[in-house]
Amino acid sequence: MAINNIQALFAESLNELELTDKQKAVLRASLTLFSEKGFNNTSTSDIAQMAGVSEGTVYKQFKTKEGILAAIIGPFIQRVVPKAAHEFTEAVITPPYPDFSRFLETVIKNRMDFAVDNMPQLRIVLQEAITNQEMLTGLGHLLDNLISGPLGTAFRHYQRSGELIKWPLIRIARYLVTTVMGYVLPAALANQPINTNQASKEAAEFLIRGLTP
Amino acid sequence: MAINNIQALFAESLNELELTDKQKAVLRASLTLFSEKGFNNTSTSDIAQMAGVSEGTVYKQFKTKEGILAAIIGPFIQRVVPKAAHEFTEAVITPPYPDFSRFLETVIKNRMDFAVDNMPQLRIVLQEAITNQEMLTGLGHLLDNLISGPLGTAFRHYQRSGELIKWPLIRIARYLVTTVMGYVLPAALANQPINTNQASKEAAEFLIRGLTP
Amino acid sequence: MAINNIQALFAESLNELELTDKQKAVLRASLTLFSEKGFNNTSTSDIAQMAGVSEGTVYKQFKTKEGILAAIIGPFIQRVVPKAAHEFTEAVITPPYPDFSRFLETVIKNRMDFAVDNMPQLRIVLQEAITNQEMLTGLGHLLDNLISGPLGTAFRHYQRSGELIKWPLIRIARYLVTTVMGYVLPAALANQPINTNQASKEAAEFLIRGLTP
Amino acid sequence: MAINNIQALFAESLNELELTDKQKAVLRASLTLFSEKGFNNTSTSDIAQMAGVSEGTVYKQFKTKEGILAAIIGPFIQRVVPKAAHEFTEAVITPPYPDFSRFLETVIKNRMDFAVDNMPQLRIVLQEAITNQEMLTGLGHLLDNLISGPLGTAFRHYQRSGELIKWPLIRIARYLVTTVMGYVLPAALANQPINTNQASKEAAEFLIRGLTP
DNA sequence: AATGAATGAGGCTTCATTCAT
DNA sequence: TATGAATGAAGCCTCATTCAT
Repeated sequence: MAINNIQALFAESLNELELTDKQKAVLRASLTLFSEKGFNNTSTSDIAQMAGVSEGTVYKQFKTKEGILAAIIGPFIQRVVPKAAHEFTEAVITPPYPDFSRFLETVIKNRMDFAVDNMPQLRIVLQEAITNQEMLTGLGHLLDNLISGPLGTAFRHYQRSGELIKWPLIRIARYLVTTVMGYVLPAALANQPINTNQASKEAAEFLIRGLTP
Repeated sequence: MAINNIQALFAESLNELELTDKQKAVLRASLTLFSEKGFNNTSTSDIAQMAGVSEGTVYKQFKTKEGILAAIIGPFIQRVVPKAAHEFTEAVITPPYPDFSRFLETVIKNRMDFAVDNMPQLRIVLQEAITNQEMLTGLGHLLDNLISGPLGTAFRHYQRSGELIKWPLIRIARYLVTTVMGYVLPAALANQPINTNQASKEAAEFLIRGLTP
Repeated sequence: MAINNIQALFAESLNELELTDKQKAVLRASLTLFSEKGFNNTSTSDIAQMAGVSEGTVYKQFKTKEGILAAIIGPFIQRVVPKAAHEFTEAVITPPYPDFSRFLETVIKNRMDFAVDNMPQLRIVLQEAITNQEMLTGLGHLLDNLISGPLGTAFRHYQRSGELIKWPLIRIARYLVTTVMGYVLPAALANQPINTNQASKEAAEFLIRGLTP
Repeated sequence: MAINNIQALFAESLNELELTDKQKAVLRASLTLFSEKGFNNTSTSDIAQMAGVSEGTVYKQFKTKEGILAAIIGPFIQRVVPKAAHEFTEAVITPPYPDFSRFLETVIKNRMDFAVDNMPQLRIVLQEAITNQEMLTGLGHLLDNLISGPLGTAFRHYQRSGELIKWPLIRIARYLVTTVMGYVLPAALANQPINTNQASKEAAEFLIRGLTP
């Protein structure tokens, strides 16, 4: 089964960093607090307190407060997303999907579940993307990666079979991402749950209409 | 001619507050700085410096730093958006649009221009919406207002004429907003210009496909 | 009368910096504490307390702790010493000194008085010179300035008149400085007074013997 | 052969303390770091890192950071200098020196070599002497020891033979120390080498002139 | 109304030191 | 003996806010 939870992947990277339990607690607390109050509104003393740790411990592994942010977001941007893309490819592309409609629905469901499973990280990335140019650039590359990777292959496949309109892939991807975000972001911001089953069906229905020749 | 620029509306509210030139300069500087660096990363000393004003002056009219934020965002949320909605109604609904397609394209162009004209405010609202629940709630009401207002009337009109699919209005509005945001947000975040003429045509084309029965 | 007290010159530079009374108090307290306990062993809270000022005030004018050090030492290195050299030139060179012996004695007395009047600064410079390469370089230039300036002129004059041995000026200056330091440094380190009248006579007597052809 | 290197003597005292190799490494690293960056600017973590040792090990033998300083400087002040004085006596006084001039030159060369061989310790002592009263007192006693010891005997010998001026020994010693320091200190501070052969000749030449009746 | 010096709480970070393993 | 994670006090510095002029 595909790993579809950034916390799971995250845990791996933490083990690679050889973090102690307390240092993991620091990351956990930071994830929660950054997500809820924002990076700037979270003090290192807040983190230490929630992690049940001294403030010195916060700095033993992560040399600066930004270092903690990087340890949370880095895997998300650099490793998890590509890896997730890989998993998503296997799970989604490999089986012989009967048609574009089922393909789309599956992809959307997959990404919505991913988003729902990693809302804290999503919220942090959203916050930082607004003022952090570096992160913004990273996000920009994600779309490119999607298109130049297996998703692009699938899109071209369905274009040839006449099931997908012959617009530039970047435009198609934009509507796909955009529509998914239209369901995910409000939930992420309001910290509310989504029924990804229904949401993905709705989104797919709309996209099929808009993207079928 | 319809006012389609928040700065213009903004100027009115400033006059109503009887702000001196220096105090207006404070708001202008705050708008720029909050938008570029974020509220938390902007110090009142930064503001005073960019406004060419003493630090004391910053606090003469706006009792706290958050007061400045409110003076910038308040009009955006409480007055400008509804008013803009009103303007938009007049400009868009009143004339007899030949069909849903032209209507949609006009609406989208109108809102995109609005967004482009007010990117700084948009960026600020985006930032704050993530951690500020109050603002989030305000944003949530906007969609309701759109639907219960003249836009809802128009939607129902085109549904009756068979040009618009008979989904719940909230769902239709979601796709409309979402698709427009798909063009506006990346530009807002990266501080890049958009060709709203082309973008609105593209977006309308897609939405028409997706929303026509 | 020549200004022979760095605090006096210092006061000038402070006025030029338009320091408030409290900020001057910060410098005064820093001078005392740096001199007594060393730069590293003095905390900004120590300074604030001794100056009767909040810690924020310490940073209003001097952006960093090192900035305070620079404000104390800068004038010493950059302005006071050259200026003192000038004063010393006027006071010492201009009058027709009967012989090298009286000249030397006067120069030595002058510099010893200067050192005694500015022991705190001297102590600070000594401390910093050990680990601060920049300061060391500055000190190195002082000797050059002495020789290339009026003191060198005087030395050459007495060499021509046959009263001063024809060693390279740098070597002569070395012994002069060294011998004066031999009286001044122990006093500076131990914070003890010197009788500059007797000390300068003794030092001159020894130097005359060593430097007369 | 006389031991003229504090590191050699130092090694002895370390052996007496029954230090392990790692603990010796701690002392070696501390010597280097204290000398280069100063005691206050060296952290125990710096020491551990340079010594290739854990932070805990730093504290196994030397209970505090000051304990390390004491272990470095103590021998210098309490044991090494007197012992060096003894060595110096044997090496210098015992042979029948033809005259005061050769005697002086030899003494000076000897002490300059000693200083050059132990510059790190010298730098540390200089630093600490400024703020550490105890160390200052210790240094003060050194001059007394020189005079009351074999150097005083030699001085009195040459005074009786009419080769050395009949000033108080303390005054003569002052000029001797001072002149040597005039060569050694600049080199120590700038971390530059000296040609002790030439320097001692120059210094002796000057002192002979100044101290011969 | 405007100034800007002053405040002091609080933020990030370092570091000497301890202790369980 | 050696380790290194953990501590927490203290250091430097920032900043929103106040107030006398």
